[in-house]
Amino acid sequence: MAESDRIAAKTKFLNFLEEKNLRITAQRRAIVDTVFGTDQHFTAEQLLEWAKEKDSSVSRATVYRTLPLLTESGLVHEMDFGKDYKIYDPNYADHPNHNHIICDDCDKIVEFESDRLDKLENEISTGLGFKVKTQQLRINASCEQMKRLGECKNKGN
Amino acid sequence: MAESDRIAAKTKFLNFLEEKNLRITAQRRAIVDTVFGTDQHFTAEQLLEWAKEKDSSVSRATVYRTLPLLTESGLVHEMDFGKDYKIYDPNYADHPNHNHIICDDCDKIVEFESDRLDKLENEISTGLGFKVKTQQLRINASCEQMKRLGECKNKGN
DNA sequence: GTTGACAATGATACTGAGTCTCAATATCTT
DNA sequence: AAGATATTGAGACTCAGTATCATTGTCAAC
Repeated sequence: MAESDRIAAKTKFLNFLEEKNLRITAQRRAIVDTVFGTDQHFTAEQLLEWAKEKDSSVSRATVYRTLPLLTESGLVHEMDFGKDYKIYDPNYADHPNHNHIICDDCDKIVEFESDRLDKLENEISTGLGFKVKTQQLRINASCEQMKRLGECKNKGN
Repeated sequence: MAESDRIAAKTKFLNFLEEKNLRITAQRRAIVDTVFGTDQHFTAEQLLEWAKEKDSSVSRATVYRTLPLLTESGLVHEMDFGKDYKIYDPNYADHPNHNHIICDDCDKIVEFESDRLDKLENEISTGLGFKVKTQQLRINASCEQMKRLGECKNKGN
């Protein structure tokens, strides 16, 4: 994410708070700075740790309270990768409809977008009498090519 | 699921156990009978409750130990619908590659299959250097048509 | 059938992500 | 500056899922 996009995302979120008559606090600033200061996927606990580095007064409760606001604003997406914790993705400010391929061997995650996929999903849903709100396609795979190139560092097993 | 399919699925699982040199116990029979005695999606806790009705000696530990065997055999799939518990689907014996649309308003779940979708996913994955192992497409939607027909009993909110 | 190796079991303690509570504090409007 | 109230941190709590361990059940070899 480019610097300008980061600032844009941050501003969007602060506006979102204002519209909902929510307050802009030091803790929320630290959390938002952290979230839009990375391209990486993260867990709630990771976010807590990182945000505490910026402002040690940030608590677990505040992180867990702010995450739903971030997802509600549409700037961050909550995802299930089949683990027992949720993963958050801050890249939805730029790419609102992307999907994920996970390499089961090395946990590498690649994001992709596809208009054809979006169209097909809409077509199918409409045919079944539904109107799509959100969608999540997760493909678990093995990165064969990368394995050949030695990029997939197979984690044992 | 037809009666014959249920028996087939059960037999497949018992064979699976045999191949792995695992034992066929009364508790495992009760669990398997329960799983392939329904078309419904279920949680681990629901399965425990239902299996206990068949054999009161079935314990939580055994249910949680048997579920990974069922998913490993490919007859049952584990799914995330964004809730804080996992949901299991016994319909993969017949339809190994189906997807789900969930109505966010009434929690109705509809399953569907699409060859076009499967092909597209394979195409995209191959292009990115991956070989698909499993995939999970979840569409969160609102069942507009059904709402009109009065079938979507919007759960408050 | 008995035996014995060991897979499987139930009860229960435990883990860890996420939620709730509540008294204290910070924000923002007037 | 003051007041209404949104927000906070600390820690108790919840609850799905896991680990432990002494006991029991299965099944193959005899």
